[in-house]
Amino acid sequence: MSEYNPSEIENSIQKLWREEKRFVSIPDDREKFYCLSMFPYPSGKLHMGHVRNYTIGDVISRYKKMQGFNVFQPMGWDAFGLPAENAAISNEVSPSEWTKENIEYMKGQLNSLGLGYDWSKELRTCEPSYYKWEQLLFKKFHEKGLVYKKKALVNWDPVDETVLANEQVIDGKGWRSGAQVEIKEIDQWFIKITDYADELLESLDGLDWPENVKTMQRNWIGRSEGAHIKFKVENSEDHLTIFSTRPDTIYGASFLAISPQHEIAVGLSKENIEISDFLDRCKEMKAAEADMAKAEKLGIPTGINAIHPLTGKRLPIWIGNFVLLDYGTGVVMGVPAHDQRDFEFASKYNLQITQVINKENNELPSMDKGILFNSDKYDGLSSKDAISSIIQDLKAENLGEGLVQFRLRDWGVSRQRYWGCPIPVAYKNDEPFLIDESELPVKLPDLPEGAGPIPLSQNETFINSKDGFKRETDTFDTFMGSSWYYARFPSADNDDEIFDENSKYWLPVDLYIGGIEHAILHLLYSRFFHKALRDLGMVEGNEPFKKLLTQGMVLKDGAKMSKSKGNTVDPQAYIEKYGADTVRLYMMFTSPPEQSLEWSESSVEGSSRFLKKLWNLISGRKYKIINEPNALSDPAKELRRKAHITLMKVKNDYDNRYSFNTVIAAIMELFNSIPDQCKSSNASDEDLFCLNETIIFILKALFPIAPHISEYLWNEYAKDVLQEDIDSSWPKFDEKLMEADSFQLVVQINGKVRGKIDLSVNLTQDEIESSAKSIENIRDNLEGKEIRKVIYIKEKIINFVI
RNA sequence: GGGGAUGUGGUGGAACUGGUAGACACGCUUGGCUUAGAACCAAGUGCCGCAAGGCGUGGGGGUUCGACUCCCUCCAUCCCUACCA
Repeated sequence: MSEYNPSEIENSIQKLWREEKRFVSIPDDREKFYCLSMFPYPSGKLHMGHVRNYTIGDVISRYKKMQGFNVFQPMGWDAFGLPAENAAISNEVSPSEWTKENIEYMKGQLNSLGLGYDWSKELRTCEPSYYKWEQLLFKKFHEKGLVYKKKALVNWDPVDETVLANEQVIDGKGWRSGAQVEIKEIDQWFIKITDYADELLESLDGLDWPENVKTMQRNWIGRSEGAHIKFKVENSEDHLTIFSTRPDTIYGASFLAISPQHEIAVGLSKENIEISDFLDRCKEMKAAEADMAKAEKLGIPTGINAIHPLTGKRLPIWIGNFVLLDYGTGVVMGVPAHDQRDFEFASKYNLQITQVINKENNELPSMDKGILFNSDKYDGLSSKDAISSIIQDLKAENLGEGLVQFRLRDWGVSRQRYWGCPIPVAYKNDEPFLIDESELPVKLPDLPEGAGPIPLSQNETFINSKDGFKRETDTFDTFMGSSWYYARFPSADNDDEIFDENSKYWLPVDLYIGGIEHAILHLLYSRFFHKALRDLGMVEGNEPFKKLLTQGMVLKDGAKMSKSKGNTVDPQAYIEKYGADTVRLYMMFTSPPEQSLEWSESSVEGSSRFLKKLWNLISGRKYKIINEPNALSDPAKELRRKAHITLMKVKNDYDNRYSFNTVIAAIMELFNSIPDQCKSSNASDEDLFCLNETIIFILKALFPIAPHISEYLWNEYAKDVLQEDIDSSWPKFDEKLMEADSFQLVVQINGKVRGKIDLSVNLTQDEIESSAKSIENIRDNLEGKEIRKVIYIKEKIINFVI
């Protein structure tokens, strides 16, 4: 017997997989299983979160293959993004060089972990062979009316004269220049995700996703029913339209508040210096989003009044820094008695507070619905009835209507960055034209040798296109690249078609695995893309990801591992020291996939220890063919029982729970329970038969998690005898073998454990009851007491209630 | 402010459908092996108590013969999001 040498076995097994092209998947008659893990951003090297994510995906893929599925598990790179530009500046390499080097290194790491990817379908979002299709999709979305241009706000660094991403704004200042960031309004491209708001919400119901993720998406989409209500502006023909979810509180309205960006506010600022100052202050605050939570609600009166549509009373119109222009109508009716924010605002500026709901309640503000008062002819109605009759009455006067409002907003996809996919548009006389399909891709120009990444807007040769056209210089949000890659993977090696027969065969993704932090944006964008692609006739089905598994974070000392906290652990050192199998086993053993995982050095040691023990038992042994014996010794029989019970439990945990930690615990327990007489060199054939079976079960059950050692030992031990590869099948358990002759009965008095007794399974309930009563401690406790009730749970518990 | 989660030994966690709380592992203690250490092997290890026994799943309350599990309430921690009318 040799010593367990992980790097040697792992190299030889990985070589075998490469030579066999083990993980190249092609359509066939088996049921398909498309297992996708969220592709990484090539930041340099893998972090522990990647290791965890990809191990989970690989475990499930390998298990599914053993269950007879045709499995497809691809991998690629979310390769555009800001870090490449930053690295380019500090390391003086081009973003493209930097990205490519990182990909090569990280790919090596993924392979050293033994992850079974079909590299023949690898894709990189930064390559023209990928993004030309992205540009085509944008064009098709445009033809469908899903794309438009409008002005939107960006963070502007006045010193560096550049647009900043949100994460580049620190405390309202540019991260590099330290200058106060300004808000600038520029033209940007938007995608009408809101066209699909209803469907994105409704089709969540049928998805096999974690409830918490579905809830988060529902809340993000934020459907709310309410009404538009028109308020006449005093001494004017104009109206202001507000949106409210509580028309029943309209008699409590004591002011209107408009957004600082509302046209009336902007108009007034031109003549009124105070208002103009106020708007400037609001702009400064917009930059420092993090502070906004604590920010005070501020307002300034416009001096204009509105007329209440039902009472005819005059209400002052204020400008409020808390009113958003792009939600609802940019105008709010202030009902201080029944809205927290309005209450604070009214208290601060001494505006009237009129209660109109639930007379007997005197704690304000109160958001509860209830019975109206102070509301004229609607007095006594419930909120629900009042809402419908008020809307009805307003509608009759053409002063309002009920409608549904979504919180979800359209998706701004323009980024003023170099390292991204160029937006395929050119302008003539400021008129945008989508680039013709035959001219795609619009390639991202290379940077001059040694130059930093300059935005396309400063690249004259790129801008000036033929026939006097000027190119769009913005690039796409990187979420664009990651929103449809799942559909491209099966066709990644096809340069002529975006989605070919392979995509049709493999889609939808059967299981998608990734971090919970993507629960909203990425998943929502992908779901939107799938629906839009469906409506373009390019994919089938309504949803891209049938099932979703969200993994928890990897923590160190109770906090998320991150570069900024300086508590990262480099997986590479552990792969080299202990081997991939140990790292994988540790990752899967330490906590279930959905929970956070606390990294602990010493526990890694424990995983390695188990693999060594496994090696020491099996290495050098050979499977011996023995006919199923008629009779077994008690220890061998017990081992066999345990082996079959374990196999059933393990299968259930793999299939229904993804709780690999309990899979491993059960395997360890089975391993620890192998009696010495079965392991000894002079074991009988009967004992060896049970040992054989147990080893087969353990290797098969462990293979998805620690594939190298399992396959290596399998090949030594059983492959030639059984004529079978380890990953080609899954053993069957026999429920008959799980039956036991006796069981342990727990005896309780009033629900407290007072004794235990081993009993034969063949006893009647009366016999069980009297056996229980015969236990000394039970007899003493029951002495002279009246038993009021006996509860018996079969082969588990008997409880005497006295 | 809104939303989502979590809380069990010294530690990571188990208990899947309301039925023996602490499986499995780490750590620790003791012993063996060793010149010594590492590794390995054996035994022990929730807390209090010499013991009998009592207590124990964030706190308090409730339902139940029986609660980590269900209900109410409070507290703490983490994540996401940012004034959504």
